[in-house]
Amino acid sequence: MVDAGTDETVRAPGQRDAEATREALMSSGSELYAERGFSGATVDAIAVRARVNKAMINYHFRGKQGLYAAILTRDFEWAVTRLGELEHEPARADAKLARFVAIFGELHQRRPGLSAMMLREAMSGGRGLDAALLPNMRRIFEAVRSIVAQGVAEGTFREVDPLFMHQTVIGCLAFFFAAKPLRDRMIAEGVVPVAPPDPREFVTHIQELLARGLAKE
Amino acid sequence: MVDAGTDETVRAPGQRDAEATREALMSSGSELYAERGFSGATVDAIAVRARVNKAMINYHFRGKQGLYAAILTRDFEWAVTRLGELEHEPARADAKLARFVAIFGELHQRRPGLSAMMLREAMSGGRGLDAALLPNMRRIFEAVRSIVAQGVAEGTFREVDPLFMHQTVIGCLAFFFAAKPLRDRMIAEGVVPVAPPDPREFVTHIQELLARGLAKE
DNA sequence: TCATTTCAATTAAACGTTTGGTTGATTGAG
DNA sequence: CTCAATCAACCAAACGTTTAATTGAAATGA
Repeated sequence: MVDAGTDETVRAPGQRDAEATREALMSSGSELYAERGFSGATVDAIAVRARVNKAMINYHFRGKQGLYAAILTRDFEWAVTRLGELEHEPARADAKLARFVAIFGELHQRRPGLSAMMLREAMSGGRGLDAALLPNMRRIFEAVRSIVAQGVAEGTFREVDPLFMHQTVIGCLAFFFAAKPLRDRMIAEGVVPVAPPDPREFVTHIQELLARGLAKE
Repeated sequence: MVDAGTDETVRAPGQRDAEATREALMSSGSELYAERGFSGATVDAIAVRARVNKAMINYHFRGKQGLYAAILTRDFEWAVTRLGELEHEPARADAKLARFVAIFGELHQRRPGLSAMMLREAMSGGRGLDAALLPNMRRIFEAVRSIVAQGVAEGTFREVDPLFMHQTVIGCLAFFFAAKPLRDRMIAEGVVPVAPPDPREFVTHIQELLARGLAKE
């Protein structure tokens, strides 16, 4: 299926495909919600970018808020599933931590808008978050906490605050992907004299930094 | 809680103090811009929280956008000034990096709304940023780049990508402070079984993590 | 096969609400 | 008195949502 979240296909006018319409709306919606925030993204702009009539947002998602929630729950589902797999694998703590970082890196690459939407939710106290999503956030914290505990027990990690580690890892990664618009602009305008970075290399960078930063001696 | 950076003084009705009005608006504005974003924060809400008539926003700041810009430039000024002091101090790279982290930690504690406003700007590509602010962003990057270069030259740092370090440090810190609303909520609701963290301890945590993560061998 | 029925999908227009900004009167300090 | 500061009321524009009408394709039936 191709289509990493975006359906670029232009439909011939008059043609109908409900699934394609929903997909186009979720894709353009996640782009605009990420870039401009919930209230900054107008339903008109979302519909125009999706090449769809704006009434379709209400028809398919029961309104602007419904589209927002649909995007968020879909993408969270994916992340928590992958995280569940990790939890039951037998591996050393340092390997698990690297995998954890890789999973979130992959998530943000697969769903380009998610990092910014997550950040905006974090800043607003989760005002637009479905209450059913909160337990998932606990799972993510629990994953970090258990990895850190395992590493300390194994004698490979120094003792660190699990909450701080959680905030550090999630924060670093989310920021890097969410800040892409400003970073790209500053690079393009020559404000910062570097080349556009490869996201996969950043993931590696974080993995190394954490491995060394947590190692006992 | 005493109000973090805000003028909580309630003026007797009918009393006039232009400076206090401006201050109250910038304070309540930065809170609401941080929490809800530029378009999510209504001028009515800002005025109500500042206990001021909403026409005062236009009178003192030429509108909603003017208030936003005034807050951002004021707080950036402070940060860049402190950063300039650091640059000319003679010290080892690891000490300078720790100072850099401390300065941003202090900045975010002094101006609680700034981290979230910065993050939102980063996500939107700096759409609401005064063009005069961009050079300042270069300065911040340059500070990190020169510290890293110095450390490598001194033989105390391993070789790392300066852009990645910049994004890591700024990202970690900004996220931690900006995500306070959701973190506090999850702690209060018992979703995450920990105590509310001390920001200063998080700054120390990042300092240690970076020192160990960058050390050569 | 082909006309007819049916209904999900789509559209343009309209609606009611919210928004940022303005105005003209009013207040109070110097 | 004078003028900066403040206020309630107002306005036009923008917004999300609703509505009524239309379309196209699949189902139905002879």
